[in-house]
Amino acid sequence: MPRRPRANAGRTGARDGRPARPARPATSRSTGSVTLEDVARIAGVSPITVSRVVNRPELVRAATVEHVQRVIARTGYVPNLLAGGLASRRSRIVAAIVPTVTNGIFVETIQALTDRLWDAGYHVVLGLTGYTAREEALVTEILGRRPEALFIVGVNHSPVTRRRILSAQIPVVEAWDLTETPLDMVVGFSHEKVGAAVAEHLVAKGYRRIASVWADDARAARRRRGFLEVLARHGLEEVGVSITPAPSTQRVGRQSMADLLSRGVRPDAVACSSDTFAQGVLAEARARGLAVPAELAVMGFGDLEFAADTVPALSTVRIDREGIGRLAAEALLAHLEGKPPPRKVVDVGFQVVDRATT
Amino acid sequence: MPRRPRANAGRTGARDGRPARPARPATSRSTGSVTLEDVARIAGVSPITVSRVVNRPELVRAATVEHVQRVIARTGYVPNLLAGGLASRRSRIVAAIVPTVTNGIFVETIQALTDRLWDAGYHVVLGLTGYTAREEALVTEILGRRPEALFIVGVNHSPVTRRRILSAQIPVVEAWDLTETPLDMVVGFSHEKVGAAVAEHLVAKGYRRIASVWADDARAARRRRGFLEVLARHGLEEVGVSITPAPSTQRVGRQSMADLLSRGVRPDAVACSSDTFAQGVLAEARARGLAVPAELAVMGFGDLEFAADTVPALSTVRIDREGIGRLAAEALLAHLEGKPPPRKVVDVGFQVVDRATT
DNA sequence: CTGTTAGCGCTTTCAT
DNA sequence: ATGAAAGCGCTAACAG
Repeated sequence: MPRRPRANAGRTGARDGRPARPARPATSRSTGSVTLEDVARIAGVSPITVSRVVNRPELVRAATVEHVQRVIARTGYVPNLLAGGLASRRSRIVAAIVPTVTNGIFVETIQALTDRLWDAGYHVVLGLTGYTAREEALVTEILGRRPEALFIVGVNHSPVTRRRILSAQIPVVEAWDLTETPLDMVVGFSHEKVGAAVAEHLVAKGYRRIASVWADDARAARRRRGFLEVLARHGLEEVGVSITPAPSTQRVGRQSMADLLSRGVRPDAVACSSDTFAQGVLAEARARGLAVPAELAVMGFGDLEFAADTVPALSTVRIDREGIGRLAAEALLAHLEGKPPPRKVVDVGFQVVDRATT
Repeated sequence: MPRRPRANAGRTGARDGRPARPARPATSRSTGSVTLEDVARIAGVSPITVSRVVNRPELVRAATVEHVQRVIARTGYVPNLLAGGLASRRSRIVAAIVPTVTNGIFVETIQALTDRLWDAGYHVVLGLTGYTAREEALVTEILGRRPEALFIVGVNHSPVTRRRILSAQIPVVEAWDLTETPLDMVVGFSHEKVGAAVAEHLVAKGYRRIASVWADDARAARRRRGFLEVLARHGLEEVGVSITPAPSTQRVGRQSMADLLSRGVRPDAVACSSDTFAQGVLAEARARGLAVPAELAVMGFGDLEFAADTVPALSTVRIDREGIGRLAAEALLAHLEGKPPPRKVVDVGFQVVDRATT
């Protein structure tokens, strides 16, 4: 390909000596980073053509596309998505608001969501609330990025948060729970039912002296409610309970169990608000020489990977964590692409996994 | 406070009947979302004053601040960070590029990074490469958001990626590894040394028939190199090895162990590239009735929480995962605030945790 | 298929 | 302490 000695050499339909481009302020001040306009000038086309080559190449003649792309490659041009988003009102951002990533329970969900949305051309901006009251500030900040959609764990939001989210007018998925009053779409499961199922399971197995160990978070509390209701229905009540501030760690779980025992509680089964806690309980049981499940049955929640083969005595509740992320992504994308999503509310359910007998 | 009947009633230093504001195109078209200009008009001040109230209230008279804030609250104004970022060239975004969140090894790092940066007013945009060749595209896309800093796991980047990152001219932390040729700053540890330490440890314990189980990723390969070197120095070689594609799962780890055994390999110790693999190996050992560590020692890597109390026979290598995130955040922030960070390269080291004898 | 014009919503710079 | 003007880098909408 011949060198093009001057910018506008025989392309772009320039009919005569008309100057190639409005010639921007001579010296390139500012960031130093290559702009679309730089590329346009060097390629001898208009800025909008470069824009099209980047975003909608099918609208541009193949030869032009190729030529411009060459210039892009040579200059190392990286489109400024801030500017693009502002102009087009399409940020290509999806916000995801999640309590934490460290307890492992949400990571497959995040990964699935991120992967699926990335494939569709969206970036996920993660907001971590840390189980605290940070949600409100976080939501506001993150909505400032003008995300095109929002994924949020939980269904209990402050009035201010609800209002802010609603006024953003974007598709929303509330996940990991169910509600009668969704902001928009919901992908989750019933925590009351989980709690109830755990209690039913233990009672059906013949346990009667049931204790429990919980983290103090809203969804765990709802599981506990379901749990207690079922116990009551069977004429039982907890023989002991420990509730500690989130987040759950194995250490705290173990300590909780130790506390129960030192208080004289002698359960034949312990239900825990997480697998992490359950592991702590198992550790304490082992330390005390309690056979599991012969002398003490332990149930967790979440079915994290470690809960499987290596801890064969730990029963738990399996959630399709990856599925929640995938379904949420699909619901959001459907909305974004104008197709109304098939269902507003998806109950992904759960599954009690009994490893005490298998 | 008295109602203000008209926009510019006696504030903003208007000296005469000068019209309050250039009156934007009458009807508010577009997004529907409240803009800074809307707030300004309602509050009877100029847009820049609203901007200052939001970003630098100390430059504005207290009464004005209060008044404008009231209007902001009433209208539910959420500043458009895309526009702000474009105008100010300060996106307040930090990009974090990480292989995955699902294997648990990086989550504390991400959490610490995110927490620390959030407190300093930055959002973290997470890019998940998935251990694939997606890094290049990811880096380009994410640099399009004009992050003010970059956190990236690993030190081996393609030339294109290196060039792109460098031309972004922002502070960079490469993490989770060390290198002689950093892009900018480094917070990590030596994988060769980890591998060497694992081998030394096993040899010192008297093991001689050492097998290993690895995921096929670049850093694991470097650990293996260190591992093999030390074995060789002691006149040993692996009695069996399994290398499988990332990501690591317990199932694959277990299968790898089963394969080794069925190939007739009879190790007295197995080194694994991750705790997850190690757990799979433990599960298979248990299934075969092999006492751990009496008949078979197992070493993992990472010291994930599950590796602790509940799996007392699993030795491992502890990394200060949270510390890496925190140190990286601090290094980036120091750079962003103009203070040169104390050190360009931080070796956080590691710690061999022996649970076979404790 | 390509270009022109006019902003997107905010902040900078320089006045006042 | 507050404001006016001029963009940031890009794309929508319309021409041609």
